[in-house]
Amino acid sequence: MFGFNNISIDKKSRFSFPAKYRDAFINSNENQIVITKDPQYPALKVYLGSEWNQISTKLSSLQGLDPIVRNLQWTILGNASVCDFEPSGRMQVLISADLKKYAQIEEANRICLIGMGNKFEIWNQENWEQRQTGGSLATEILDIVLPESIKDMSF
Amino acid sequence: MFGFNNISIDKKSRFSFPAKYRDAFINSNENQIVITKDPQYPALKVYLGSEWNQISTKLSSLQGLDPIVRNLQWTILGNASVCDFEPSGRMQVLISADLKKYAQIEEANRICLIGMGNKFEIWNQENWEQRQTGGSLATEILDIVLPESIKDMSF
DNA sequence: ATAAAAAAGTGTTATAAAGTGCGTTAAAAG
DNA sequence: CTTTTAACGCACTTTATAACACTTTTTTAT
Repeated sequence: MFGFNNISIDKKSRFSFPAKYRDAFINSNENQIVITKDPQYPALKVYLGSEWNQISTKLSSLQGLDPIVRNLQWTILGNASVCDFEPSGRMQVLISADLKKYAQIEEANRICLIGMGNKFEIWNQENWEQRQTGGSLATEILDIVLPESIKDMSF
Repeated sequence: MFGFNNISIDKKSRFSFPAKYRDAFINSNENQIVITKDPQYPALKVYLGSEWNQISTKLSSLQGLDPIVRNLQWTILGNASVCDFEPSGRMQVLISADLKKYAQIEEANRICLIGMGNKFEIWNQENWEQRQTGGSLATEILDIVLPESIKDMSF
């Protein structure tokens, strides 16, 4: 599941996955989608249910006394929104007002949905373009020094 | 699969691979083609499905907290377009509007398809000629310092 | 506490745009 | 001259999106 998609988001804050991903969803037997905050950028991460189970299990088992770990737990686990998902249907997903705000897509009627293999990212179009052309974003967090416990994790 | 080809691209943004490559496609049992952005030049990379699986698996497993790695993941994975492909048929492939724009072939009705062995490149004709005669291109990215993790990868 | 009103969420349909398949013609190769 | 390949055009199919209607939940006022 790869590639860039500029898609619409309706008045009720729903978007549909492009039809080209349907077979992949059906084959991997997904019936849940999880949306949460990206810990570094003003963007959202979209996980398949199975992938989310692994990541969330691992992340929640880590020692929360490390402040960076604790922050990641808050950001990723504490903002996750689990949606029922029908691969054979319209593949529609609702984005909460909080998450829209975080990704700066409150007003937008289009978003960028970027397929990164086993997950997707959702970006505000201007932010995405600026990021791709080497610009930096006001809210991005670059100076994280990762504790050993999460160096082998990828979110 | 080598060599230079100047081929047409139709109104619906499709091109066909030259017939001389048919046997090679059939022999390597390919039924997918992946097109994505070249990370350095305003050009496109065209991978065979099997080759793409290796590259994408490896690239997505790298630690995305390194900004150069993250950018490569965005560029290569986040812009990949996977196309079903029938070597015994017309060997036609669609290029998305985004990729056409990146390679500066939005208006063109001909493109340059260059066979590089196990992959192809797609160029705007003027860019290709300028590059071959030693000229530089406005948008090319020359100053990347690669992190260790990707020094052994070739895209 | 209850009823009314507003907001949020879900589902359906219609239509324009995008993508696909295939036959025909033109050009090139043998 | 015959065969193969490339390019074009057209018809059909699928997809994306906006508009609308309905249901559920939340808020407000009495």
